[in-house]
Amino acid sequence: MGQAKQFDSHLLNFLSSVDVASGTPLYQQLQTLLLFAIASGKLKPGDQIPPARELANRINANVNTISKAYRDLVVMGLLYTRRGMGVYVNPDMSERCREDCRRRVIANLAAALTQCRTSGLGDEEIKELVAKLLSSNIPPNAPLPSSFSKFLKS
Amino acid sequence: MGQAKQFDSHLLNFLSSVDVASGTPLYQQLQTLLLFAIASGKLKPGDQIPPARELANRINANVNTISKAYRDLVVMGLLYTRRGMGVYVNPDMSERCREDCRRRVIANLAAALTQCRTSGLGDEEIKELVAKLLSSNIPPNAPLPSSFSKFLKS
DNA sequence: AGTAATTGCATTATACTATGATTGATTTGG
DNA sequence: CCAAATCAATCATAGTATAATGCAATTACT
Repeated sequence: MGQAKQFDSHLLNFLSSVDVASGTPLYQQLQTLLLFAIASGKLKPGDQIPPARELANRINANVNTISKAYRDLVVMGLLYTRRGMGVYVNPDMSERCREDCRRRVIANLAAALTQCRTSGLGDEEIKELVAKLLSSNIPPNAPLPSSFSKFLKS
Repeated sequence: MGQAKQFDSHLLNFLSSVDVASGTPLYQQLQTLLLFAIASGKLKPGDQIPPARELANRINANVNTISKAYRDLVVMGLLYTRRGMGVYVNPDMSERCREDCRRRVIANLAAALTQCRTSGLGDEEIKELVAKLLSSNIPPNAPLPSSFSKFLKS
Protein backbone atom coordinates (compact mmCIF):
# COMPACT_ATOMS: atom_id res chain seq x y z
CA MET A 1 0.00 0.00 0.00
CA GLY A 2 1.48 3.38 0.86
CA GLN A 3 0.78 6.77 -0.63
CA ALA A 4 0.17 6.87 -4.37
CA LYS A 5 2.88 8.66 -6.29
CA GLN A 6 2.18 12.37 -6.21
CA PHE A 7 2.21 14.38 -9.40
CA ASP A 8 2.89 18.11 -9.66
CA SER A 9 -0.01 19.50 -7.67
CA HIS A 10 -0.18 22.86 -9.45
CA LEU A 11 -1.27 21.20 -12.66
CA LEU A 12 -3.45 18.70 -10.84
CA ASN A 13 -5.29 21.52 -9.14
CA PHE A 14 -5.71 23.36 -12.40
CA LEU A 15 -7.11 20.32 -14.18
CA SER A 16 -9.43 19.62 -11.27
CA SER A 17 -11.38 22.78 -11.95
CA VAL A 18 -14.00 20.95 -13.96
CA ASP A 19 -17.71 21.22 -13.34
CA VAL A 20 -19.53 17.89 -13.40
CA ALA A 21 -22.90 19.65 -13.41
CA SER A 22 -22.09 21.97 -16.29
CA GLY A 23 -23.67 19.80 -18.95
CA THR A 24 -20.63 19.80 -21.21
CA PRO A 25 -18.86 16.41 -21.22
CA LEU A 26 -16.02 15.97 -18.78
CA TYR A 27 -13.51 14.94 -21.41
CA GLN A 28 -14.23 18.08 -23.42
CA GLN A 29 -13.75 20.30 -20.39
CA LEU A 30 -10.41 18.66 -19.77
CA GLN A 31 -9.39 19.14 -23.39
CA THR A 32 -10.20 22.83 -23.21
CA LEU A 33 -8.22 23.20 -20.00
CA LEU A 34 -5.24 21.43 -21.52
CA LEU A 35 -5.45 23.47 -24.70
CA PHE A 36 -5.36 26.71 -22.73
CA ALA A 37 -2.60 25.41 -20.50
CA ILE A 38 -0.42 24.60 -23.48
CA ALA A 39 -1.29 27.75 -25.40
CA SER A 40 -0.57 30.00 -22.44
CA GLY A 41 2.75 28.35 -21.62
CA LYS A 42 1.54 27.00 -18.29
CA LEU A 43 2.42 23.63 -19.82
CA LYS A 44 5.77 23.71 -21.56
CA PRO A 45 6.99 21.51 -24.45
CA GLY A 46 8.09 18.15 -23.13
CA ASP A 47 6.23 18.47 -19.82
CA GLN A 48 4.51 15.39 -18.54
CA ILE A 49 0.80 15.68 -17.83
CA PRO A 50 -0.82 13.73 -14.97
CA PRO A 51 -1.31 9.98 -15.51
CA ALA A 52 -4.89 9.18 -16.38
CA ARG A 53 -5.32 7.05 -13.27
CA GLU A 54 -4.12 9.75 -10.94
CA LEU A 55 -6.26 12.51 -12.41
CA ALA A 56 -9.23 10.15 -12.54
CA ASN A 57 -8.78 9.36 -8.88
CA ARG A 58 -8.39 13.02 -8.06
CA ILE A 59 -11.60 14.25 -9.69
CA ASN A 60 -13.59 11.06 -9.07
CA ALA A 61 -13.94 10.22 -12.72
CA ASN A 62 -13.26 7.07 -14.66
CA VAL A 63 -9.87 6.36 -16.16
CA ASN A 64 -11.40 5.97 -19.59
CA THR A 65 -12.88 9.44 -19.51
CA ILE A 66 -9.48 10.98 -18.86
CA SER A 67 -7.84 8.68 -21.36
CA LYS A 68 -10.29 9.74 -24.04
CA ALA A 69 -9.54 13.39 -23.37
CA TYR A 70 -5.82 12.70 -23.75
CA ARG A 71 -6.22 10.44 -26.76
CA ASP A 72 -8.04 13.07 -28.82
CA LEU A 73 -5.27 15.57 -28.14
CA VAL A 74 -2.73 12.93 -29.15
CA VAL A 75 -4.55 12.53 -32.45
CA MET A 76 -4.45 16.31 -32.89
CA GLY A 77 -0.71 16.10 -32.38
CA LEU A 78 -0.64 18.21 -29.24
CA LEU A 79 0.39 15.37 -26.94
CA TYR A 80 2.30 12.17 -27.39
CA THR A 81 2.25 9.06 -25.22
CA ARG A 82 4.87 6.53 -24.27
CA ARG A 83 3.32 3.34 -22.99
CA GLY A 84 4.32 2.60 -19.47
CA MET A 85 5.78 6.08 -19.09
CA GLY A 86 3.11 8.74 -19.43
CA VAL A 87 1.71 11.47 -21.63
CA TYR A 88 3.79 14.47 -22.67
CA VAL A 89 3.38 17.80 -24.40
CA ASN A 90 4.58 17.72 -27.98
CA PRO A 91 7.44 20.21 -28.35
CA ASP A 92 6.58 21.20 -31.91
CA MET A 93 2.99 22.25 -31.42
CA SER A 94 2.89 24.97 -28.79
CA GLU A 95 3.08 27.79 -31.28
CA ARG A 96 0.34 26.43 -33.48
CA CYS A 97 -1.73 25.60 -30.43
CA ARG A 98 -1.62 29.20 -29.30
CA GLU A 99 -2.89 30.44 -32.64
CA ASP A 100 -5.64 27.83 -32.88
CA CYS A 101 -6.67 28.66 -29.37
CA ARG A 102 -6.89 32.35 -30.16
CA ARG A 103 -8.91 31.68 -33.27
CA ARG A 104 -11.40 29.70 -31.25
CA VAL A 105 -11.62 32.38 -28.61
CA ILE A 106 -12.15 35.13 -31.16
CA ALA A 107 -14.76 33.08 -33.01
CA ASN A 108 -16.60 32.61 -29.73
CA LEU A 109 -16.49 36.31 -29.05
CA ALA A 110 -17.75 37.09 -32.53
CA ALA A 111 -20.67 34.72 -32.05
CA ALA A 112 -21.54 36.29 -28.70
CA LEU A 113 -21.45 39.75 -30.27
CA THR A 114 -23.77 38.84 -33.13
CA GLN A 115 -26.11 37.31 -30.58
CA CYS A 116 -26.09 40.63 -28.74
CA ARG A 117 -27.06 42.37 -31.95
CA THR A 118 -29.77 39.84 -32.73
CA SER A 119 -31.27 40.47 -29.32
CA GLY A 120 -31.63 44.12 -30.23
CA LEU A 121 -28.62 45.76 -28.63
CA GLY A 122 -26.94 48.54 -30.59
CA ASP A 123 -23.22 48.68 -31.22
CA GLU A 124 -22.63 51.48 -28.76
CA GLU A 125 -24.62 49.68 -26.10
CA ILE A 126 -22.57 46.56 -26.74
CA LYS A 127 -19.30 48.42 -26.32
CA GLU A 128 -20.56 49.93 -23.10
CA LEU A 129 -21.67 46.50 -21.91
CA VAL A 130 -18.28 45.00 -22.71
CA ALA A 131 -16.46 47.74 -20.82
CA LYS A 132 -18.73 47.26 -17.84
CA LEU A 133 -18.32 43.48 -17.87
CA LEU A 134 -14.55 43.78 -18.07
CA SER A 135 -14.34 46.17 -15.16
CA SER A 136 -16.75 44.38 -12.86
CA ASN A 137 -15.24 40.90 -12.93
CA ILE A 138 -18.42 38.92 -12.46
CA PRO A 139 -17.83 35.30 -11.40
CA PRO A 140 -19.18 32.61 -13.73
CA ASN A 141 -22.72 31.32 -13.02
CA ALA A 142 -23.44 34.31 -10.81
CA PRO A 143 -26.70 36.24 -11.17
CA LEU A 144 -26.40 39.48 -13.08
CA PRO A 145 -25.86 42.47 -10.77
CA SER A 146 -28.64 45.02 -10.75
CA SER A 147 -26.33 47.59 -12.30
CA PHE A 148 -26.81 45.77 -15.59
CA SER A 149 -30.59 46.07 -15.60
CA LYS A 150 -30.49 48.87 -18.15
CA PHE A 151 -29.25 46.35 -20.71
CA LEU A 152 -32.21 44.05 -20.16
CA LYS A 153 -34.91 46.35 -21.45
CA SER A 154 -33.92 48.35 -24.51
CA MET B 1 -53.44 14.94 -52.75
CA GLY B 2 -53.14 18.61 -53.61
CA GLN B 3 -50.73 21.16 -52.32
CA ALA B 4 -50.07 21.06 -48.57
CA LYS B 5 -51.43 24.09 -46.75
CA GLN B 6 -48.88 26.88 -46.87
CA PHE B 7 -47.88 28.65 -43.68
CA ASP B 8 -46.52 32.19 -43.41
CA SER B 9 -43.30 31.85 -45.34
CA HIS B 10 -41.42 34.63 -43.52
CA LEU B 11 -41.42 32.63 -40.31
CA LEU B 12 -40.83 29.35 -42.11
CA ASN B 13 -37.77 30.78 -43.78
CA PHE B 14 -36.49 32.13 -40.49
CA LEU B 15 -36.92 28.80 -38.72
CA SER B 16 -35.28 26.99 -41.60
CA SER B 17 -31.96 28.66 -40.90
CA VAL B 18 -30.74 25.71 -38.86
CA ASP B 19 -27.44 23.97 -39.43
CA VAL B 20 -27.66 20.19 -39.39
CA ALA B 21 -23.88 19.89 -39.34
CA SER B 22 -23.36 22.30 -36.47
CA GLY B 23 -23.21 19.61 -33.78
CA THR B 24 -25.79 21.23 -31.55
CA PRO B 25 -29.08 19.31 -31.56
CA LEU B 26 -31.70 20.41 -34.04
CA TYR B 27 -34.41 20.87 -31.44
CA GLN B 28 -32.15 23.17 -29.42
CA GLN B 29 -31.37 25.31 -32.43
CA LEU B 30 -35.07 25.66 -33.09
CA GLN B 31 -35.73 26.60 -29.49
CA THR B 32 -33.09 29.32 -29.62
CA LEU B 33 -34.52 30.68 -32.86
CA LEU B 34 -38.01 30.75 -31.37
CA LEU B 35 -36.80 32.37 -28.16
CA PHE B 36 -35.14 35.16 -30.11
CA ALA B 37 -38.13 35.53 -32.40
CA ILE B 38 -40.46 35.99 -29.44
CA ALA B 39 -38.09 38.19 -27.50
CA SER B 40 -37.46 40.50 -30.42
CA GLY B 41 -41.12 40.85 -31.32
CA LYS B 42 -40.78 39.07 -34.65
CA LEU B 43 -43.31 36.67 -33.16
CA LYS B 44 -46.15 38.52 -31.48
CA PRO B 45 -48.38 37.30 -28.63
CA GLY B 46 -51.06 35.02 -30.01
CA ASP B 47 -49.26 34.33 -33.28
CA GLN B 48 -49.41 30.80 -34.55
CA ILE B 49 -46.13 29.05 -35.23
CA PRO B 50 -45.75 26.52 -38.05
CA PRO B 51 -47.34 23.09 -37.54
CA ALA B 52 -44.72 20.51 -36.61
CA ARG B 53 -45.39 18.45 -39.72
CA GLU B 54 -44.98 21.37 -42.07
CA LEU B 55 -41.73 22.60 -40.56
CA ALA B 56 -40.43 19.03 -40.39
CA ASN B 57 -41.18 18.58 -44.07
CA ARG B 58 -39.58 21.92 -44.89
CA ILE B 59 -36.24 21.26 -43.20
CA ASN B 60 -36.21 17.49 -43.81
CA ALA B 61 -36.42 16.61 -40.14
CA ASN B 62 -38.68 14.29 -38.23
CA VAL B 63 -41.97 15.49 -36.80
CA ASN B 64 -40.93 14.39 -33.32
CA THR B 65 -37.83 16.53 -33.38
CA ILE B 66 -39.90 19.63 -34.08
CA SER B 67 -42.55 18.55 -31.60
CA LYS B 68 -39.95 18.16 -28.87
CA ALA B 69 -38.64 21.66 -29.53
CA TYR B 70 -42.17 23.04 -29.23
CA ARG B 71 -43.08 20.91 -26.20
CA ASP B 72 -40.17 22.19 -24.10
CA LEU B 73 -41.18 25.78 -24.82
CA VAL B 74 -44.75 24.89 -23.86
CA VAL B 75 -43.47 23.60 -20.52
CA MET B 76 -41.57 26.87 -20.07
CA GLY B 77 -44.86 28.64 -20.65
CA LEU B 78 -43.75 30.47 -23.78
CA LEU B 79 -46.09 28.61 -26.09
CA TYR B 80 -49.44 26.92 -25.70
CA THR B 81 -51.03 24.29 -27.89
CA ARG B 82 -54.56 23.48 -28.94
CA ARG B 83 -54.92 19.98 -30.28
CA GLY B 84 -56.10 19.94 -33.85
CA MET B 85 -55.46 23.66 -34.14
CA GLY B 86 -51.80 24.46 -33.73
CA VAL B 87 -49.18 26.00 -31.46
CA TYR B 88 -49.38 29.64 -30.43
CA VAL B 89 -47.30 32.26 -28.67
CA ASN B 90 -48.42 32.81 -25.10
CA PRO B 91 -49.54 36.45 -24.76
CA ASP B 92 -48.36 36.81 -21.17
CA MET B 93 -44.75 35.79 -21.58
CA SER B 94 -43.16 38.05 -24.17
CA GLU B 95 -41.88 40.53 -21.63
CA ARG B 96 -40.30 37.90 -19.42
CA CYS B 97 -38.94 36.12 -22.47
CA ARG B 98 -37.12 39.24 -23.57
CA GLU B 99 -35.44 39.60 -20.19
CA ASP B 100 -34.48 35.93 -19.95
CA CYS B 101 -33.11 36.12 -23.46
CA ARG B 102 -31.01 39.14 -22.61
CA ARG B 103 -29.65 37.46 -19.52
CA ARG B 104 -28.54 34.49 -21.55
CA VAL B 105 -26.95 36.70 -24.16
CA ILE B 106 -25.08 38.73 -21.58
CA ALA B 107 -23.93 35.59 -19.76
CA ASN B 108 -22.60 34.27 -23.06
CA LEU B 109 -20.76 37.49 -23.69
CA ALA B 110 -19.28 37.45 -20.22
CA ALA B 111 -18.03 33.90 -20.72
CA ALA B 112 -16.46 34.81 -24.06
CA LEU B 113 -14.74 37.79 -22.46
CA THR B 114 -13.23 35.79 -19.62
CA GLN B 115 -12.02 33.28 -22.19
CA CYS B 116 -10.30 36.14 -24.00
CA ARG B 117 -8.58 37.08 -20.79
CA THR B 118 -7.59 33.49 -20.04
CA SER B 119 -5.98 33.28 -23.44
CA GLY B 120 -3.76 36.19 -22.51
CA LEU B 121 -5.48 39.18 -24.08
CA GLY B 122 -5.44 42.41 -22.09
CA ASP B 123 -8.56 44.47 -21.43
CA GLU B 124 -7.59 47.20 -23.86
CA GLU B 125 -6.83 44.65 -26.53
CA ILE B 126 -10.21 43.05 -25.93
CA LYS B 127 -12.02 46.35 -26.30
CA GLU B 128 -10.16 47.02 -29.51
CA LEU B 129 -10.99 43.53 -30.75
CA VAL B 130 -14.66 44.03 -29.95
CA ALA B 131 -14.78 47.33 -31.81
CA LYS B 132 -13.10 45.77 -34.79
CA LEU B 133 -15.41 42.76 -34.81
CA LEU B 134 -18.47 44.99 -34.59
CA SER B 135 -17.41 47.16 -37.48
CA SER B 136 -16.27 44.42 -39.80
CA ASN B 137 -19.39 42.23 -39.77
CA ILE B 138 -17.71 38.87 -40.26
CA PRO B 139 -20.10 36.11 -41.37
CA PRO B 140 -20.38 33.07 -39.07
CA ASN B 141 -18.03 30.14 -39.80
CA ALA B 142 -15.86 32.33 -41.98
CA PRO B 143 -12.07 32.27 -41.60
CA LEU B 144 -10.65 35.18 -39.67
CA PRO B 145 -9.52 38.03 -41.94
CA SER B 146 -5.81 38.73 -41.94
CA SER B 147 -6.42 42.13 -40.37
CA PHE B 148 -6.98 40.28 -37.09
CA SER B 149 -3.60 38.55 -37.09
CA LYS B 150 -2.23 40.99 -34.53
CA PHE B 151 -4.63 39.46 -31.97
CA LEU B 152 -3.31 35.96 -32.56
CA LYS B 153 0.20 36.48 -31.28
CA SER B 154 0.41 38.68 -28.21
C1' DA C 1 -74.90 15.00 -38.39
C1' DG C 2 -71.04 13.02 -40.44
C1' DT C 3 -66.88 12.47 -42.79
C1' DA C 4 -62.34 13.88 -44.11
C1' DA C 5 -58.41 16.75 -43.23
C1' DT C 6 -55.36 19.01 -40.15
C1' DT C 7 -53.04 19.04 -36.05
C1' DG C 8 -50.84 17.84 -31.49
C1' DC C 9 -49.83 13.64 -28.45
C1' DA C 10 -48.05 9.03 -27.00
C1' DT C 11 -45.53 4.90 -27.67
C1' DT C 12 -41.84 2.43 -29.32
C1' DA C 13 -37.45 1.71 -31.78
C1' DT C 14 -32.67 2.86 -33.19
C1' DA C 15 -28.17 4.95 -33.35
C1' DC C 16 -24.83 7.44 -31.11
C1' DT C 17 -22.16 9.08 -27.30
C1' DA C 18 -20.35 9.70 -22.58
C1' DT C 19 -19.02 7.10 -18.98
C1' DG C 20 -17.70 2.89 -16.47
C1' DA C 21 -15.41 -1.98 -15.44
C1' DT C 22 -11.95 -4.85 -16.61
C1' DT C 23 -7.98 -7.00 -18.80
C1' DG C 24 -3.87 -6.81 -21.73
C1' DA C 25 0.58 -4.75 -23.34
C1' DT C 26 4.75 -2.01 -22.66
C1' DT C 27 8.26 0.38 -20.30
C1' DT C 28 11.15 1.35 -16.29
C1' DG C 29 13.62 0.29 -11.90
C1' DG C 30 15.47 -2.50 -8.62
C1' DC D 1 13.74 -11.23 -13.88
C1' DC D 2 10.01 -9.50 -11.26
C1' DA D 3 7.08 -5.76 -9.66
C1' DA D 4 5.07 -1.42 -10.34
C1' DA D 5 3.37 2.15 -13.21
C1' DT D 6 1.27 3.45 -17.21
C1' DC D 7 -1.23 3.58 -21.69
C1' DA D 8 -4.32 0.65 -24.84
C1' DA D 9 -8.17 -2.14 -26.01
C1' DT D 10 -12.43 -4.44 -25.30
C1' DC D 11 -16.92 -4.76 -23.61
C1' DA D 12 -20.97 -3.01 -20.96
C1' DT D 13 -24.41 0.57 -19.57
C1' DA D 14 -27.10 4.80 -19.36
C1' DG D 15 -28.78 8.70 -21.43
C1' DT D 16 -30.26 11.32 -25.43
C1' DA D 17 -31.35 12.83 -30.20
C1' DT D 18 -33.79 11.28 -33.87
C1' DA D 19 -37.11 8.39 -36.29
C1' DA D 20 -41.55 5.47 -37.43
C1' DT D 21 -46.08 4.94 -36.49
C1' DG D 22 -50.65 5.06 -34.67
C1' DC D 23 -54.07 7.71 -31.63
C1' DA D 24 -56.97 11.75 -30.18
C1' DA D 25 -59.03 16.15 -30.77
C1' DT D 26 -60.63 19.98 -33.40
C1' DT D 27 -62.33 22.11 -37.52
C1' DA D 28 -64.45 22.63 -42.08
C1' DC D 29 -67.37 21.26 -45.47
C1' DT D 30 -71.06 18.71 -47.28
